[in-house]
Amino acid sequence: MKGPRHLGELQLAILRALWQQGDSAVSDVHAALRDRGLALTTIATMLRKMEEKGLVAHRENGRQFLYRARVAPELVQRNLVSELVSRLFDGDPLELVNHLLRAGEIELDELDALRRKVAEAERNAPRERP
Amino acid sequence: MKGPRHLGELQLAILRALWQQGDSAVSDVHAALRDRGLALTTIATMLRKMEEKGLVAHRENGRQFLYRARVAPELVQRNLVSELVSRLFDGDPLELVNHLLRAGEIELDELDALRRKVAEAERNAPRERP
DNA sequence: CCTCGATTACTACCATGGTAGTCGTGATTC
DNA sequence: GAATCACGACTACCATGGTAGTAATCGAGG
Repeated sequence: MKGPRHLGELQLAILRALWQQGDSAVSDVHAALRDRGLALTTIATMLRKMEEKGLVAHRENGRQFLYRARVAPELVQRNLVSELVSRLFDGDPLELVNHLLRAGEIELDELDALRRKVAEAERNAPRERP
Repeated sequence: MKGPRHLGELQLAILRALWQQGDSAVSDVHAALRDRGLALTTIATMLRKMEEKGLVAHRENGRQFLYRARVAPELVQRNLVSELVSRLFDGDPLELVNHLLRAGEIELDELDALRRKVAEAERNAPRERP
């Protein structure tokens, strides 16, 4: 289960569309990204390239190709975040949270609420330890 | 005060070296990144390109060029993190923290300790409001 | 049948980050 | 003062992400 290391901007946007919408025709993805004003063929090409890399897969439905993501959002998030953390915060994830606080992106009470929520969830479904 | 949007991998590493070491000759930066096995000229070229973009500046010291970063680490962090958050977590920074917890990158008690520490610091030096 | 419209495949192209080779210049040393 | 060395500048080059034009295919409607 290797992680995709160098996702481009557009590729990530396409993955997000697929995650959100499930199986999608090229035109569906194109519609989801219409704010970018890209040609339909651009999306099609990108999907084909991404299939070569194993990021997506397709099945045929009549004339259409229905694409789906082959990588889980959690996996992509894990890779991208940990890459950012190592590049920017010396590999210390806590420093990232610290940054968010100091930059005013999150507030103490929000953090507190989240902390409580997660603690609650953990109590109900305890993590298995490897 | 614009933020550099698309920092490459090497450029960020160079910036980190400059932040850490202060004014540095090309050879200093090269030494700091020796694990990558790059040529000295690669570093020199990169620094020149980065100077064109306003990321670094240099002054002459005898024969040497001493480079320094012209962008603050906080600014770069803010841009890169907020870009990641918008790309990956729908612009919600709290979702990022949530991810860190679920992925086991940080632990609840670490978060708690940090929360306390920041609250303490805030008490001593309250935030100015814009 | 034959044409039209929708759809994807193929392919050429561009911009950019990154890499390194070669050159000029000035200092050092004998 | 000539040979050598250290250093950065300049430049050519490559790989890759992204962009879009053109061609091929196939169903539908007459």
